Amino acid sequence: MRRGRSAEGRAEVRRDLVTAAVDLFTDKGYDETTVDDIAAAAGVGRRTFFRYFAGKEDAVSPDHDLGLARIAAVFAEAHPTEPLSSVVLRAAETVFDLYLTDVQTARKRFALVHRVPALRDREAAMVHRYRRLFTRELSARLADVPDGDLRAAVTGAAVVAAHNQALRRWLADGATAEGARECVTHFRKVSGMLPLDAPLGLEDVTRRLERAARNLERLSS
Amino acid sequence: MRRGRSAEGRAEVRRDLVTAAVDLFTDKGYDETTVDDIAAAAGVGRRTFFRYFAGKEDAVSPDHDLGLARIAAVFAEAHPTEPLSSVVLRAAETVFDLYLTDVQTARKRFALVHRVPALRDREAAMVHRYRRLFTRELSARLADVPDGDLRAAVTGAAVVAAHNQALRRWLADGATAEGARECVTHFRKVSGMLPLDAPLGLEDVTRRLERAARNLERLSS
DNA sequence: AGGTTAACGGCACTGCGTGCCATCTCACAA
DNA sequence: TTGTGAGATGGCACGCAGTGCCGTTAACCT
Repeated sequence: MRRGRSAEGRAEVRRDLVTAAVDLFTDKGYDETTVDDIAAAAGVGRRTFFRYFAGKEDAVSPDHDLGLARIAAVFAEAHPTEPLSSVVLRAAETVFDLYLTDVQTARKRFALVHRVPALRDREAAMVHRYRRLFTRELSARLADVPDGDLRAAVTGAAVVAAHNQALRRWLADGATAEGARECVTHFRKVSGMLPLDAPLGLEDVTRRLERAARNLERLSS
Repeated sequence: MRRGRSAEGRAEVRRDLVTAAVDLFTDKGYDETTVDDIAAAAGVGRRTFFRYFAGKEDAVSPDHDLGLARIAAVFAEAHPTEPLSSVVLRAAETVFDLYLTDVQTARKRFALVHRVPALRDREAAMVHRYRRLFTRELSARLADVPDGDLRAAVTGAAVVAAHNQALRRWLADGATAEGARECVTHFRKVSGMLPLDAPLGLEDVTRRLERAARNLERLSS
């Protein structure tokens, strides 16, 4: 074979497969494109395709694992005294960069995902994972707040929904480079809609302060 | 054949297929169960299975179309002057009955859906449809409110998330009959977390009143 | 009784996803 | 330089999902 164990070779094959899949799906349709077509267009065997992607649907939007990792990193490295709404906003905004850079690719993927039912469902499953990650991290940090699990679920869903809505609006408005800043600004308006610190009693505040102090102590040890 | 065009016969076959699928999935596993097994256990041919369900995953939880129809009906029949938060709550609560009645079935489905990845993704796609329906209905009713689309997206996601969180909590707490009332009560707490009427200026209020008057006039004609 | 309609079952076909194995290339060591 | 092990590949074959097609059968209608 022409490639050994080179990591650059793997990334190159992966990119070729993604572009071939997106082009073929856009050109002749999703159902009319077989995995053999994608592999042949990328110059590899059919068996190799399934070594890079778990299924035909995964050839589009292969960056979701990176987005999930970034969110988890923001939560893991956040200072214990930083307000939750700030952490949540920062975590969600790290995902924007995955879309706002390759504008052409983002537009093609968006059109594909929202035309093909199989890709729509796949995207929904991915959004579900984002929501679950947010909810889990928030739930752990709202353990001693009344209805913490409910607030975590609502906040996670709200943040993910606002993120997708801002992205959708940006794409519908032409996906310009200067629109990217306004996209993030628009998304940040969600911070006023989150049920995080609004109706807390005095004892809740003291509990949260004590918890923050414990976290701070644990972190500095 | 033993069944003609009888509607009762169709519903009976459908129930047999669902119970056979759930039992087989629970017993020998999802991947280890073929559609042939389900059809044979229900006493019908393999081809007939695909006349009742679009795929193997749809044999579990076949009531989602009914839930979507109920939500759409609540929105369609709501009085134009009813507050949006009230309509949203009522719409979501109509879906609870789909789960709170058959407790045993709900428990089995829950365990299955959250164990099998394919069924999890299918459920996520269904939740996505619920969220889209809520968001669409809300977006049309928040057209003349600042950031109406964002509020609609956040509210739809929050309501669906709270619904699922309440249902999950109820199932985790044993899924008792008396717990059903508390499940709905718990869900209703989401009404205080929705960005619907909170920060509205005077001109927004007058706009909404004018819109309600227009809707009322259109409805009475 | 004869015709119509709708559901069913069987058959064959395409394509996805996977296990298995032989082959090739690169890296590293003797 | 040559051998060796590990990673990557491609081909082959298999099971199964989903679909189109068609003959058959049972219920309904006139």
